[in-house]
Amino acid sequence: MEKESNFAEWYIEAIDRAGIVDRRYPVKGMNVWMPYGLRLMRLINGFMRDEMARTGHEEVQFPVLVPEDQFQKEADHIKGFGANVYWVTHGGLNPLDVRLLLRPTSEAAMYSLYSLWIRAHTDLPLRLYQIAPVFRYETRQTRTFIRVRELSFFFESHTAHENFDGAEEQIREDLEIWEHLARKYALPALFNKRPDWDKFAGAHYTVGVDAYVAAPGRAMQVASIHQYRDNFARVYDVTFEDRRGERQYAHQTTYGISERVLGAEVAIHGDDRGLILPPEIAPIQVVVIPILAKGAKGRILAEARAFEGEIADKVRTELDVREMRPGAKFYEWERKGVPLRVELGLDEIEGDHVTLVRRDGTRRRKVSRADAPKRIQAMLDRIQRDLYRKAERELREGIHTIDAYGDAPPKGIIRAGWCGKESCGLAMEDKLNRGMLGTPYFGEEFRGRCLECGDATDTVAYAANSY
RNA sequence: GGGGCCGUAGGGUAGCUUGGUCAUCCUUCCAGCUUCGGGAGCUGGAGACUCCAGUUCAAAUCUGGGCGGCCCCA
Repeated sequence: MEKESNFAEWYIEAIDRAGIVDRRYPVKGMNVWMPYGLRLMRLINGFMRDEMARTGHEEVQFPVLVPEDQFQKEADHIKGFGANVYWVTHGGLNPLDVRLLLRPTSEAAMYSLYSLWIRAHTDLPLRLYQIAPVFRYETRQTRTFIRVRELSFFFESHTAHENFDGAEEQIREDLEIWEHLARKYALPALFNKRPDWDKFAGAHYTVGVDAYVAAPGRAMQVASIHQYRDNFARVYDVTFEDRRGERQYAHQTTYGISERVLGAEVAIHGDDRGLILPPEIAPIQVVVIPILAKGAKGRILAEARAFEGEIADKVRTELDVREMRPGAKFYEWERKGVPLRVELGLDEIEGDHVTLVRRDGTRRRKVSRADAPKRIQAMLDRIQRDLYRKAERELREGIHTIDAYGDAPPKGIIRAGWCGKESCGLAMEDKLNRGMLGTPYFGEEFRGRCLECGDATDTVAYAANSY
């Protein structure tokens, strides 16, 4: 299993061997979440819920089915999603008068209710989110977690504000939320304002949150944020009475994240032995493996149980008492990405210590039995930080600033001047053989020339192949 | 949208060109014994030719179609 030489195959194999999803479900692009994978996603989603709670959003749950007439209201939106929706055309044997579709995203489902819920400026801002499945009939090749037909865990936050600035403020908060999540997920990323030709269907503008997968040298969008202005409010009639008693359209934003995050975890942190999970999202943070020896089985087991019991209230643990040789267990837990392993056998008992092994390293270290619980927590914190830093370094080193096409390396993210003209941007995409990620949302100091036309510009653009 | 390729056990595969004995090997799974500091061993057992039709004495193998999957180009 070699990540560097054959990334695509490695990725699939790493997922299969970790037991996250079963890909054999007989519908293309739809996977079955197995217990370990579900625990992982619940931890990942838990941090989104924490962030939503911290920032005062509330959770809701809308139906999966959307009536066709609701969906048809926003022209650009249909253009973007029309070819990718699953239709429900019959109720039993009878054709439906109004066809229903499985939501590919929930604007159409939610905004008809938003127009009822929002009456006056006192109802704003309205900030709701849900984590629920959405369906997209993808015609391109599907890829587990990255491009699927059923997104099992689609986080989507939909906010409504009194005016454009209110929505802008929301977007800044969304990006700050990502910074928090990024620490938990160990997924540093760039915030790129997408070029107009690549924005979300119906949006005023889109910000992509782009992580970087070093092995294939490709970007991976792990979150998207959209400024709708009043585009959707006008078609779904989301209006309110302002302070002066005048009717106004609400300004809206959305924030979307999915199990792609898990795809990024696998792709970015994994190695030839399998997954490496950041401790924050690891269903099992510490696995305790007793090394049984003839004649001392009972004693070793009792000791391992006692030790696990001591740390179990502080970290998520698993005591592996199965009838397997230790080596086989090591490999298995490594495949599953468990960040820290404790080995406990006769050696440890006699020396009054335990042996700790980090998943993201190879060194074994002996730690005194008394200090071990505290040391374990410190090591988990350390692993979390180290994984973030490693990904951050890979991202930084993956960016190549160039001022001539000839300088573009075969892999990685390109950073270059862009005058902002669409014709130049498209030409750059073509000649770089990369998609435009866009321009940094918060801007960057830059003085240079447009890579295509040579005009002086103070704007940089990023381009990369992406997932 | 256009073109190409492929469906053999839970996973990975050989066999297919040139039809012919009990469909190969690895892994996995089950039972027992045994072993336990990096994928142990022994014995026994379980498990597959994508579906339909055709050609033929005989089809995993040839032909056609369905279904499913993969890749490349636009």
